[in-house]
Amino acid sequence: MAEYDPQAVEAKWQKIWEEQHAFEADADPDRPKYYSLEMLPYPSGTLHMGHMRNYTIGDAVARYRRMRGFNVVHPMGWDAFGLPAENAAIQRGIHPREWTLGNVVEFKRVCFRFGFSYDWRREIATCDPEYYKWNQWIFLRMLERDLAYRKKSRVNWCPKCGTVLANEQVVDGCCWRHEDTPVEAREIEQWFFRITRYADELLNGLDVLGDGWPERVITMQRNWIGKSRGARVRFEVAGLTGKSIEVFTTRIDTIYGASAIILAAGHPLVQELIAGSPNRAAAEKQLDTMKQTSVKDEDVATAEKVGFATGRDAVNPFTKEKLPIWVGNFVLMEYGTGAIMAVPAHDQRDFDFCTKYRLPTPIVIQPLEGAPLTDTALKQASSEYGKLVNSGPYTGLTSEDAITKMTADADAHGFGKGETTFRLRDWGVSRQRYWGTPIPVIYCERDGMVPVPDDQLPVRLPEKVSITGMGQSPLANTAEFVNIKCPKCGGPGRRETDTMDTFVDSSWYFLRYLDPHNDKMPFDPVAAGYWFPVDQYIGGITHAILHLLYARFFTIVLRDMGLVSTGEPFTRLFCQGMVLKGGMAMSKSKGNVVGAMEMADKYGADTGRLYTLFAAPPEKDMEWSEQSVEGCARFLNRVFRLVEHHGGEVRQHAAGVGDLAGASDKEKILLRKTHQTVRRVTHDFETRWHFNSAIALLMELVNEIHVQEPLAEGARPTVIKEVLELLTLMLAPMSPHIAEELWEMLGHSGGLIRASWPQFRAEFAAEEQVEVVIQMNGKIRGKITVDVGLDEDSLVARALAEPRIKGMLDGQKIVKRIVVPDKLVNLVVK
RNA sequence: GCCGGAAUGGCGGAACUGGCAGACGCGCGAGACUCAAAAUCUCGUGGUGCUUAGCACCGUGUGGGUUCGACCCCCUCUUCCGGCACCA
Repeated sequence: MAEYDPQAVEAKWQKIWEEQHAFEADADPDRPKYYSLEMLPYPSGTLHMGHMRNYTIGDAVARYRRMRGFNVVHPMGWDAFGLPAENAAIQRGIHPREWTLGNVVEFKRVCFRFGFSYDWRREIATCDPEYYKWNQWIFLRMLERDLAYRKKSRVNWCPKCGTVLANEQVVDGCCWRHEDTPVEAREIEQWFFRITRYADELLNGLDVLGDGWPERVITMQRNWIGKSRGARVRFEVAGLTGKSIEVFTTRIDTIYGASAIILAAGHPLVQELIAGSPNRAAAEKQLDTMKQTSVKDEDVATAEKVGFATGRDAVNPFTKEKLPIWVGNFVLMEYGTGAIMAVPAHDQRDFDFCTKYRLPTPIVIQPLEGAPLTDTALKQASSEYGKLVNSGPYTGLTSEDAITKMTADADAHGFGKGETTFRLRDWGVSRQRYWGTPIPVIYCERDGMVPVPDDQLPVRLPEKVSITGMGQSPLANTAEFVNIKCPKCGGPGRRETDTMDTFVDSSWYFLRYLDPHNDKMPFDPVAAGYWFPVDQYIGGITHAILHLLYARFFTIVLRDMGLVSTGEPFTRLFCQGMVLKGGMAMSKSKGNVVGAMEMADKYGADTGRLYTLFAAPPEKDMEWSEQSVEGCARFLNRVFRLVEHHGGEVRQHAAGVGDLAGASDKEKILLRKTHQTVRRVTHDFETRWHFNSAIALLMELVNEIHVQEPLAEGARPTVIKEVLELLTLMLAPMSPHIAEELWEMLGHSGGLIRASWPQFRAEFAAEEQVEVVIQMNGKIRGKITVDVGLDEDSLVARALAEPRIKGMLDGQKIVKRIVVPDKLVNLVVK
């Protein structure tokens, strides 16, 4: 008898799939299409099972959809630009390209070893000039549409390295290579994409995605875009005629409680306000200190609030009272107007700041219910809506009414108006680094900024550069790259030396897959039109905001250019959890990885895949357990032996029986369990991709078959064959190699890859009897077995007839009865 | 700090729409097979108590609430995880 040898079985079928071009898919308008996609991986060094989870889930999805009759496109490629390749270059002296492409070779080898069903003809790498050429092309179209522009913006700067640092390179506010050197904020001119133009559309689109996207991702995106309605209010600066400060507030109803105006350090008026101050020197020093911080939002938000008074006052347009103007580190230039009115009693951040600097905290809103607030007892801000007090003519109004009325009054008097703002900021795409797409513009002394003409694309990265991580960016140091004739006048020009954020690469790659070799356009709208949009997108929850928002933005822009017909790229989104070991995410740096190749060599790819899907529902984090892997290997062995044992006797028979007439009890039990399994597994796949419970159901089915052994006594070969075939088919999306082998053992020669998903038959799955629970006051007091579909009255009668229930009811009165047919009877007694 | 999640036996997890908590797997215990081992197979396995063929009570992070009935809904708190715009 043959043993199950995963290595041999897997190599055999991988070769056959390759020879048959089994996963290559071409547009076919006569067939329903399905675009199954996993998030573009960054090809880092060692591949571990944490990486494999995403692709295992995606492959099961793709294989299942193929079995359901869809024309499935399932591509794979590489997010090949980025910081780690430059770090490798610095540390090991390897060129980033060499390091990256080496990783790609290894990554692909693992993909083959795991039997992932990719159409490799569509493979792309973002560092390939044939790919990034189209990044540049899209950038130029953005420029034409005023969607790309330059402005000054803050970056992290390490004075010792003399270079810009990524947020990741800032550790505890200091440079990662100089742990004693605090990072400074520096302003430099950078390129931005005007994503805010589409803020409303990106927000509204979320409503449409509600069916196919996880609720939490929709919520996070909605909060990220952060639409808020409020008012812009102008405060005159006392003693500086014609100068005023505008603030944005969502709580104009609290304006009588304002005790200061606070500006961001970068606010354009700051210098003018401190100009005449006797404390000017001290103020300048404070401003410098505020610059000694990283530009990470997280660092800004957790930093202790500090500030200083400018010495000037602003006039509250409602009360005509003077309010001191301060500068505070917690006010962001990027949001609203870069200035706020501080209402300490009703905003926690204002409260923290004002109590620290002993500014008054007047109460102007009282809660609608509960104890009223008192000045002396105020321990924290109360930001709830309520009723206005001490607010002049508005006293007595509710917050809602006051917001409407005060906004209208501000408008009527000309010092304010209603306004909607977004938290969303424009997307900074400039990077002062080598390993990325060069931004295709040239600066000419005469003509200024000149776009590189389309026919000169791609602007290629120079090969010979020195990458040190110190000083200005490698491209800026490469004279042959920088010095270029102006395309307009032919005079001396300088190339832009910034490269693009790698998020640009991953914002449209899913379209390039659909027409990967086009050298005239990023993709042909007709070729892409058949497959687009992506039907199922799968990736980590870590990408819930940035990548998914940028990809949606790009798709809207491409739609407006007429290249695609929809603005939403991903109809359905699935976010898988992380793989943990020892409670931490698997990562090489933490030394807790389980290597993908090691896994395949020791247990086989099918076992690795099965375990990855079995250990937890795919959207949750899973803890890796080597012992549980053994359990999955045992299960596959068990199935193999089962089919091996019966294969010979059933292979020449056709599977299935027409109906249950004449079926033995054993046959009925087997067919019932099998078809119930088909129904439930199909349901798990269709609704939420719960492979873990689907696998548990297959295990139950195998257990049931074992209970019914020996099958030769009491079950016809056609029935046995049907049971084993359906089991094999259901296993195929998850452990495809062994499924192919079993399919062959059952007498098929065509290859399971072309087989259909099994059809569930209700008449086979139907139960004849069910167990119904009898409760008294919600506690279980007995169980009865009854025919399916028994009516309520009969159920109660049966329950009352139970001797045990009868005894317990003695002397008590039934006040209510609740009946759930086929499930339970609950008697409420007194 | 802000936004979003999660918490169920010794472990991973199951429980569809508010209706038998612990499916399935791991681990552990007992047994069969074997000279022996591995593999395989069978049985048992949340806790406590008792008058132990069974029965009762407790039990889904904390404390409260709604309900005939709550892992599930509402409020509170705790801990852990993800994101925070230059990691990808």
